[in-house]
Amino acid sequence: MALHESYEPRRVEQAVQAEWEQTQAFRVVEEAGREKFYCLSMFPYPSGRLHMGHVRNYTIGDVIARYQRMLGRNVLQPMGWDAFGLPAENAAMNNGVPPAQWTYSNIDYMRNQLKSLGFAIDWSREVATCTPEYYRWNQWLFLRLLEKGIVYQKTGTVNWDPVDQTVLANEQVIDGRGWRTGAVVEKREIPMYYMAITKYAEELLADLDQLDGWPEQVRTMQRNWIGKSFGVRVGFPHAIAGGGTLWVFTTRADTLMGATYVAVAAEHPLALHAAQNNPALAAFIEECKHGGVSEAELATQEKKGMATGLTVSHPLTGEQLPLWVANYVLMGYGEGAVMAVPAHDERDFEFAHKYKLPIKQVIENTKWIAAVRDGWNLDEYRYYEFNGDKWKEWYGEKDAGIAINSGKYDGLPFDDAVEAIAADLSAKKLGEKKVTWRLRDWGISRQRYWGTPIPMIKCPTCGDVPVPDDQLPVVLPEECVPDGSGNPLNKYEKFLQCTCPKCGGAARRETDTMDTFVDSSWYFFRYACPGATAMVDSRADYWMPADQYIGGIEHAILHLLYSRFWTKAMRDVGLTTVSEPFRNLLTQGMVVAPTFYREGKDGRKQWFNPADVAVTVDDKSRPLSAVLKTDGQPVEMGGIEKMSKSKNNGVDPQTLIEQYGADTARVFMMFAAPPEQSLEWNDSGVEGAHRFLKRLWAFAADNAAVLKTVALPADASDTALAARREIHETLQQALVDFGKYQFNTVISACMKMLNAIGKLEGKGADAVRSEGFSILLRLLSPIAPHLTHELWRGLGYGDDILHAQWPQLDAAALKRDSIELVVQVNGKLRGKVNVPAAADKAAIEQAALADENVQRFMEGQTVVKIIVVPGKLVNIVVKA
RNA sequence: GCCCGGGUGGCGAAAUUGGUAGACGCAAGGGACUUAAAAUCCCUCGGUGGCAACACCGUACCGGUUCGAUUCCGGUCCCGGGCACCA
Repeated sequence: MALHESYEPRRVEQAVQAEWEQTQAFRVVEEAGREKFYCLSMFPYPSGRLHMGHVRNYTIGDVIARYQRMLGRNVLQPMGWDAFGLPAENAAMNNGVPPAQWTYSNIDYMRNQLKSLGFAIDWSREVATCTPEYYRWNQWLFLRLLEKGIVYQKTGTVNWDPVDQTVLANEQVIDGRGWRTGAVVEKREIPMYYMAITKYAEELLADLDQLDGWPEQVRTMQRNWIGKSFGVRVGFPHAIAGGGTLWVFTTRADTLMGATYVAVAAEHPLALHAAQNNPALAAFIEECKHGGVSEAELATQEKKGMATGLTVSHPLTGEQLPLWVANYVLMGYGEGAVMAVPAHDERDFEFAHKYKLPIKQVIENTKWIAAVRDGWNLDEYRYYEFNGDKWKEWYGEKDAGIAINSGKYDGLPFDDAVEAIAADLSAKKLGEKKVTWRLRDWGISRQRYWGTPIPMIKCPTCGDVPVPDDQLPVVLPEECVPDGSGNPLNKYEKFLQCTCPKCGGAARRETDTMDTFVDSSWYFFRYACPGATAMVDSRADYWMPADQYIGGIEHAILHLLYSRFWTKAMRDVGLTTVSEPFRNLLTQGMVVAPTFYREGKDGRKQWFNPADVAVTVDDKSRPLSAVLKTDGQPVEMGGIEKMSKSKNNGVDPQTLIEQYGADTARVFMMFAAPPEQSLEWNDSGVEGAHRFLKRLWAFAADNAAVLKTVALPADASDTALAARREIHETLQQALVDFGKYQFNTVISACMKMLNAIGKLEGKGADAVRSEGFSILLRLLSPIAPHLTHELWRGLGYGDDILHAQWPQLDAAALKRDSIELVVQVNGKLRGKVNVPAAADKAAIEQAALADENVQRFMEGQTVVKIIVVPGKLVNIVVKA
């Protein structure tokens, strides 16, 4: 086959993709006994067009899939669509198109984009979560988990927009106000369905230890999120509303003797009771309802509180402690009440300081005790700390001190103090040791249209009744158009009307839909058994767990934790034997680009795309200023940020592919940064990647006649042998890097190889050139599959490069007669020496000491010792 | 606020995990080819000093361990991700 003179990416890529399509090159079936590799990328939300983050994610996945395939494994790489969600409803509000229609047309467009990138995907397994064939199994498992008591109902807090009369997502609350109405958002309690993920907390925590293919940082984040903590449940008896006990949970029972007040959430029954005859308190409780429910917002808001005028009894001393209502205590967490120890908790300290509540120190830092022994005047210093608005971090460290001012507990360290206090509380029936979790049950109800209908029926006589299995799926009507005033299903009689499965009477359907995290918690099971007549079938046993999962670090907690939970729940229903869905995890970094803006008079920023901005630089090419190309007027530089619509700093992958081709796009993305780091967009970097591929093609075209030479002549020149050694040394590194999925240095190795064989001369040069180029093509083929496919066949190396053998290292090529060693004096580089590869320690030392520059730095000093690192360096330690 | 990361030339990065800091590429400067431009090719390229050999400084900042630290330890500053209804 004749090779075209110049590199024409469009022609090559279309031809190669057509061949893959025709031969169904990436279709896979289960083959018992053959080693499988399930390469899974997080599926995209069909937002309209691919963004660079998608291109990066799926290129990484594709390179891994093709690499594993060349190593001989049976590789599954599927793709699908996370198709339910909020953006489709927002689009509907803007353009009046039903979410279903918008979503399906986005999917069609994005599927074509993915195909143009040449990914080795088995499209016969495609899944879209908004199809009844998929979401019916969300409903089916929901019902199984309801039977098992894993799904249950309770109230939860949501953001309520009082103007639009609708529930808002956290994203839709900006500075405590609704994003469309600007109205101050209120917290509202509504009934919701929950999944009891906390029943799996212990297992979710323990199994993290086995996930050694996951990044340590992700495991740490999940551990902290689950947050197992050991503490004490403490009761404070009181005479309010006929008397009772107010319960709190604390991990610092050792500080109980320092509790100076007790605080409850605004919604707590005692708070509501106290407010009955206290209009000021009632107003404060009302005020606490303002603002969003997100933890970030709650944790950063100003700490406010109000005394109820009531008291509770300290469980050990009987002392009356004031009862406060505080906005930082949350009804949904723990008991909705906390004991406050201002001396040893920073937040309590701040609060006590603000409201002039007593502060009583009951822990002394042992370091300070040593200071006292050494004659420091501690009282003076402590006085200063407490009265100077300051709080020292160590006050909160449980291992730092011993109890003081605590009566019989004085002198006890943390563990002993907790034991003793817990025992005394227990004897009084006012407390016991308890394990608690930070992890909360998963609320899955959404008051939204575009999601999986929750399969429940509300019957006026029977209450909430599950939909029987034979009536599944509960199909979501696809013609509704949300208008921002709540869930359109609430007004859609065709959907609402039904009969009660229990009594046969007229009833209404539940209109809440499921959190979209449900959809994404098990799609990888469905890929493994497309068209299964049950939720999953035995084919999934072959493929699961996924050998490699690739996706953004932003999913490190929620999606990955829910998927792990859902997999365990499926296992306990008997659907799988797998306990963990993802064996190895690669968290890819973001794609970032510079931002530019102008600030309007109203403080609103208008963002300009980097393509429309010209940046001037100084003589070191550091950016100085920027102007808009269309009007020549300056714009502000807003720093480097994640590519996004809101900052208008995205680069459209489509333009890139059309201009340079998929191979260039893939090479640039893999070369610019290692997968886990963030990748900064750079147009001239794309040019560089394209230049490399053009050079590669030109080399092939120029040398087509000699690139079939195979045998290395026995009398090959030294330069040819040196080049061959360089190629194999580079290959050695590249093979290691491929195994580590560090593709940027693999590409760098390919560039080095091309450099090495490009300027090769002398006897045997053609043979080395031919061997080197065949290695290079195969190494690069997972990254730039189209061009390497065309060249491999065009040069006659073989038929389909997909079936070529992965390059092997030739140890003989690496042999060296002499090696260069670095010589240091006191750790500083002073010279280099060449020694025979077989030289012993004495010979190396001798050679090193003989170096002229080394001797200069040893003059007048005596040698203390000589450190020889074989093959690396010699360090001579001298002293005056 | 809480949890988890990151910080190396003008820029993206590399460094076999404690052993030559800056591979590979981009940008920039100089040169060749060309009537010219584009494309391509060659050379220089961390800072300071020096004709040079070379020396000193340099991996955010301060300190420590070590013969030797970008790498390990302690602290500080800055940037990013997540915080349960964005996905």
